[in-house]
This record gives sequence, C-alpha cells and structure tokens, in this order.
Amino acid sequence: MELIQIYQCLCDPTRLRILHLLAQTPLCVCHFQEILDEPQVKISKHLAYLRERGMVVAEREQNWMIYSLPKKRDAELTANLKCLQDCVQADPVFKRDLRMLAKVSAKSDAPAGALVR
Amino acid sequence: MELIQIYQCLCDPTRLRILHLLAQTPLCVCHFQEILDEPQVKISKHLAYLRERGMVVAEREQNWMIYSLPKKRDAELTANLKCLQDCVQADPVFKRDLRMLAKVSAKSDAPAGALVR
DNA sequence: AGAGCATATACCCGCACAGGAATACGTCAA
DNA sequence: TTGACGTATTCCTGTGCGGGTATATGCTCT
Repeated sequence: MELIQIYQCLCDPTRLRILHLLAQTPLCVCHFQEILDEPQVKISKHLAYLRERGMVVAEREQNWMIYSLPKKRDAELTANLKCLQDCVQADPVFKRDLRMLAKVSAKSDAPAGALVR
Repeated sequence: MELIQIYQCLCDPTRLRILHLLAQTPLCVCHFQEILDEPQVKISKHLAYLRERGMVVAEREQNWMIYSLPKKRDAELTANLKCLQDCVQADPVFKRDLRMLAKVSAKSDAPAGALVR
C-alpha cells in the first residue's frame, strides 16, 4: 500500500511547500533555503525523505543538486499532487512561496537545470 | 494550515480503510472490528484520532457509537476524500473491505443509524 | 594541495504516535 | 442492582520523525 507513503510525505508543512514549489519548476537546495527561509539541514533532510520515497528525483549539476518531480509518476502521485495544488490556491503561505519563487527566478543566478519554465 | 491535519489523518493504513468505508455509509465500531479484522482498542483509538481532528463525527445510539463523515465538509476534505476514492479503486485491500462491508450489511443486525444506504 | 561553496550525513534530544493489556464508562435489560 | 454488551480511556513500550549542531562529502577554481 504505497499510497500511505505519499500521504506520509504530505503530512509535514515544509514538505508540502517543497512539493508545491517543485510542481512549478525544478529547484536546487539553495533556492528552497531562500524561498522557504529555513536552514539548510532542514531542507536537505526533507528532500532526502522525499527522495527515499520516490516523490522527488535529484540530479547533480556541478556544485548543485537539482531536485524535481519524477517524470514518470504513477496515478496516485499525480492525483495527489493535483489535489494539493487545488487545496493550496488560497493559502497565504503557499501564495507567498510563489511570489518568492518569482523573485528568485528573476535573479537568475541559478544552475541551468533549475528554474526552467 | 489545516490541510496538514488531513494528511496526518490519511497517513495510517487503518485510518485510510476507516475513511474509505465511511465514504460509503455510517458505521459503528463493531462493524469496523469485523470488516477490518482488527482489535477493538485499535479501531477505537484511530476513530478518536479522527474525531479530534474533525475528520469524522460520532453519535451515540443506545449502546452503539455511530461514526460518519461530517455533513459539512470544507473543500480540502472533500477534495482529498474524492482523491482517496480514486486512488483506491484497484487496491485489493480496499476492495476486500467493500466486500466485507456488503456482507456485514446483509446480516443487518445493525443499529438503525448505521448502514444507511 | 588547498580553499570555498553547495549539499549531505551523524549524532543528539524531545515528542507524538502505533499498538497491546487492563480497566473504566455508558446504556440497557432483567 | 447486577450483569452484559459496546465502546473509551489509561498506562505502558517501542519506534519514527522533526529539529538542531557539528562534521563530512563532493565539486570547482586557484
């Protein structure tokens, strides 16, 4: 019953914010640090948690690790990510994250693989 | 951020099965015991967990406690319950639960408030 | 080789929760 | 009132996770 794993990934606020951002674009760890305003350890550990459960994939690009949603997603993951997007529309925290993403994206001192639009 | 609470409720297999069943019909604790084949304590504690977080409501009918989904559900809960239903269609455990529900329902030694169709 | 950057891991603590055993509570019937 | 039944709660144990500090790893440039 791997649906459980999906819900386990979704039941932490930081991970929710991470997944919400990844639904927009691939990002590297330092982007998350800046957008979420959380310490590096915290981000990194939540990403490891998500990676171990196949919710995100990571790819190294020089110094940076680019995280993204897996290209091949099974139905459960797809459905739940969509549901998350729907639920989150009005929430100030998530809206703020999107604004911060735009700001970071504008600076564009990013590795080539991240922040693709 | 109460979305989190929803996901926290969904991240246990027993609770998933309970909610899936309640999406069909109100049920009392002894029904869950029989359908899920789990001890009374376990069922009761998971129901308490769900109740504290507003995912289910309980109503006493003589000796029995009838559990059901709240009539008034906010958008997040509705969306996620629907998503759960979709994700669960093919899963053998959940399909088996539905068959057991039908069986229990057929016996119909149930309190009037539960097993309404 | 060394420094500097980006990221990951190890170790620690505290807490919440899953699960079981035993017991308490609420309701009804005799 | 007593007993039976359905359900809830208390107490206990083990485990997993969130968070922080410190340190390790990997890559790049000099």
